[in-house]
Amino acid sequence: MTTPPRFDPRRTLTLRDVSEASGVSEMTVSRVLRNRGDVSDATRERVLEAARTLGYVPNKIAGALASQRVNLVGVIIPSLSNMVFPEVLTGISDTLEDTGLQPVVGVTNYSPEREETVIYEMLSWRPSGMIVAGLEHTDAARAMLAQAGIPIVEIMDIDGTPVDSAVGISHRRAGRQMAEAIIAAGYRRIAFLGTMMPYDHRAKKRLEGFEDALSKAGLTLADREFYSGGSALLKGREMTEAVLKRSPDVDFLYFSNDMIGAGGLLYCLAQGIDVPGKIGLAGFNGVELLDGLPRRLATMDACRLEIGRRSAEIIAGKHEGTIGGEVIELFPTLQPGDTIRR
Amino acid sequence: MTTPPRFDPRRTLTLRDVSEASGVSEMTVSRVLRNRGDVSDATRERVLEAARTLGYVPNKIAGALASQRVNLVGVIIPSLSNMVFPEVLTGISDTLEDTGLQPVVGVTNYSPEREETVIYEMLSWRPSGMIVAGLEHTDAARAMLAQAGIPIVEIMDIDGTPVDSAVGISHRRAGRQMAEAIIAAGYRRIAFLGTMMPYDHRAKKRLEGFEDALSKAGLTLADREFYSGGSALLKGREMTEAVLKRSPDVDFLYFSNDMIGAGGLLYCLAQGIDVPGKIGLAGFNGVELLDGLPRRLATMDACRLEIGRRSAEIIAGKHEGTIGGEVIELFPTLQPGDTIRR
DNA sequence: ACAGCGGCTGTTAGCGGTAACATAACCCGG
DNA sequence: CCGGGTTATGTTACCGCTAACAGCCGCTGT
Repeated sequence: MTTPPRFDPRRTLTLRDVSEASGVSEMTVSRVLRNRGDVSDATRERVLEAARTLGYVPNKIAGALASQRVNLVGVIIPSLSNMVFPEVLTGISDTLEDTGLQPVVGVTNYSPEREETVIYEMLSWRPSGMIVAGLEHTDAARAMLAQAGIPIVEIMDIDGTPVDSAVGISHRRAGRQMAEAIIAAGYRRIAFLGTMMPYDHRAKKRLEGFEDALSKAGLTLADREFYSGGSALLKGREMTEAVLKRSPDVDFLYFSNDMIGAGGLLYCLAQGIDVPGKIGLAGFNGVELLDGLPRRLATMDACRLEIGRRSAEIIAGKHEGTIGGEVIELFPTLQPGDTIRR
Repeated sequence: MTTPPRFDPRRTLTLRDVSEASGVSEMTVSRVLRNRGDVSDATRERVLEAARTLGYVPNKIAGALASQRVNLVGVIIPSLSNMVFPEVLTGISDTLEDTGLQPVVGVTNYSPEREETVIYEMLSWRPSGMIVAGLEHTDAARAMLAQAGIPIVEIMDIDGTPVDSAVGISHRRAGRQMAEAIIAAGYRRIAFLGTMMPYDHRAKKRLEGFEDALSKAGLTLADREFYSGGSALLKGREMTEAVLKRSPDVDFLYFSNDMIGAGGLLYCLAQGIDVPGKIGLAGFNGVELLDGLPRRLATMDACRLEIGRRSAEIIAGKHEGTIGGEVIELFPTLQPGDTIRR
C-alpha cells in the first residue's frame, strides 16, 4: 500500500527550493528561518520573501534528526471525556507556550497495555520530556520511561514511587480528609458510590483513605455501589436511587467523582429529600460544572491547573539546579458547599 | 539553551547497537522490527531478543525521513473542554486504529491566528492527512492546507467551500429545522441565548438559519442574550434569569448549546416554571450529559461520532476511487425531549 | 550439469535538514 | 597599510533509518 501523491503531484518544497529562489545557500536559508546566527537584513528579507511566496513549510523531521532536538512533550492521559484532563492540559499548554515546547497528547482509555503502546509510540518520536498520568504502569512501560534519558513527570498522584519526578496530591489523604469532615458533621451511615474500573487507581486510593478514616472512628461503609460506562450524570441518579432503596437509612453519599455526585444531588432534590439535613453528599474534583447546579455539591478540587503548570515547569527545566527526581505534593482544599451540614 | 542529557548520560540506542548485539546488519534488524521483507525465523528471534533486552525503541524521526512516510494525522479542533470534540476524536481514533495511522491533536481556542500557527506546526511534521474543524480559516492557513499535497478534511460544517473534502452537517439547516419545530409547536415569542464568541461560526450559522425560518413565519426574535467564558451551566442559569426578567412574556428559549440549555432548564425547574407548557427550551449537540437531567432537553445531535469516523475514513483512503474533494453531508435528528410541547 | 529462481542478507546512497568548521569581505586602530 | 576581529556566507559531514539493488546460497527441472 504505497502512498503516492493522491492530491498534489508537485514535489513538496525543500530548503533547496527556497535557496535557489533567493540565490543564497541552503544554510543561510536555514539560519534565516530559525533566527539563528548572523544574517544581513538584505538577505534575510530576500529569503523570507522567497519562502513566503513559495509557501515553504520547513520539515521538522529532517530538522529534528539533524539537530537531535525535538520540541515535543508527550502527555499521556487516560481519557479526554473526564473533564479533569482537559484542564490539566490547559495548565501544561499555558506553561509550555513560551518555551518553544509543544505538548502532544496520547490517550490510554485506562488500559495499562494501551498505555504501554502509547508510551512506546511517543518515545519513538524522541520527545524532550514526558508527562504521564498516574504512578501505576506496566514493568515494560516503566523501564522505557526510565531508559529514555529525558525528564519524566508522573502527575495527579503521589502515593507511590515515581520513575523520576511527580506532581500531584495524595488521594489517600484526600479520602481521609473527606471522611473526617463527614464524620465531624455528624453523619454516621455512609455509603460510597464510584467507578468499577479496576484501573482507576486514584479513586481506589481515595476510597482506601476514606475507609481508613471511617474505621479509625469505629465506622464502616454502610453500603457501596459501582458503575462503569454511560453518562456519569445519569449513572449518578440511578446509583443513588438504588442505594437509597436498598439502604433507606444511609445519611451520607460519598461519590468518587463530581459528575455522579451531581446526578445524585439532582435525584435527591427531585425526590424532595432534605439535603444536607437528612442526607449529605460529597464528590471529588471540583469541576466547574458544579457551579451551575441548584445547590453546591461538597467536593475537593484536585489542583488540576496547578498540576499541569508545575509538571510543565519541570519539563521545561524551570527548576534548574535540581537533577530531576522531585516530588511535588499539592494540597487540595475541601469545599463544603451546601451538601454537608455545618 | 542546549539540552544536554540532564538525566541519562548514556547515549540513546540505535539500530547499530541492536545489530551489533545480534550479529547481523542494521538492515536486517530494520526488517525484523518492521516485519518487512524475508528474514529467517532464527535471525528474527535473535534480533527480537537483542532488541528486547537492550530496551531499544526505534527512532521514528529517522525512519520517517528515510521512508518519506509519516503515520500521523493532524486533527485541529477549537477546544477540548467543549464535550463535542472529545467525541469526534473518539470516532477518529477508533477508525484510525487499524490503519497504522495515529491522530495528533492541536487546539486553537477558537482563534484564527492560533489555528494558523497550529496548522503550520502540524504540517511541518509532514502528516499523512489533516482533519480540521470548520471551514473558516485565514487565507494563509487555507493556502498551506491546499499546498500540502495530503488529504484534508474539514469537519463539523458543510455550509461553505472546503479546501478539499468535508464531512459535517448544515448548521443553517439545523437552525431552520429547530425553528420550524418550535413554531409548529405553537411558540411565538422566542428568545435566543448563545455564545458571544465571534469565531463560533457554526453557532452563528445556526442562528442565521433559525432567524431565517422565523422570518418566513413572520416572526422575529423576541430577545437575545450572549455570554462568554465561565461555567456554561451557570451562565445558562444566569442568562435565562436575565432574559425572563427582561422579557417576561417570552415563551421559548433557544440555546446555542446544550450546556447553557441545561443551565436554563435547571433554572426554570427551580423557579417552578411550567416546562414546556409556559416556556419551551431547546439546545444543540445532543450531549450525553442531558441524559441525567430531570427532564430531557430538546436538542439536535451533531453526528459527532459519525463525523469522526467518516473523516478518518477519507484520510485512511477507504474511499478508494475518489480523488478527494468529497463533501459528505450528515443529517442530524431532532430529539424533541420533554421541553417542547407536542 | 547448469541456467534460473526464490529466500535470505548485506551494501550503498540518500531523506532534508543542522553543527561545526572554513572562508570571504569588511572594518578598525596603530 | 597591515594584523586581528567582526560579520556574513558557504562547505562538509553527519543525524538514524530505509529504498533499491546486489550478492550468495541451495534447490529445482531438464
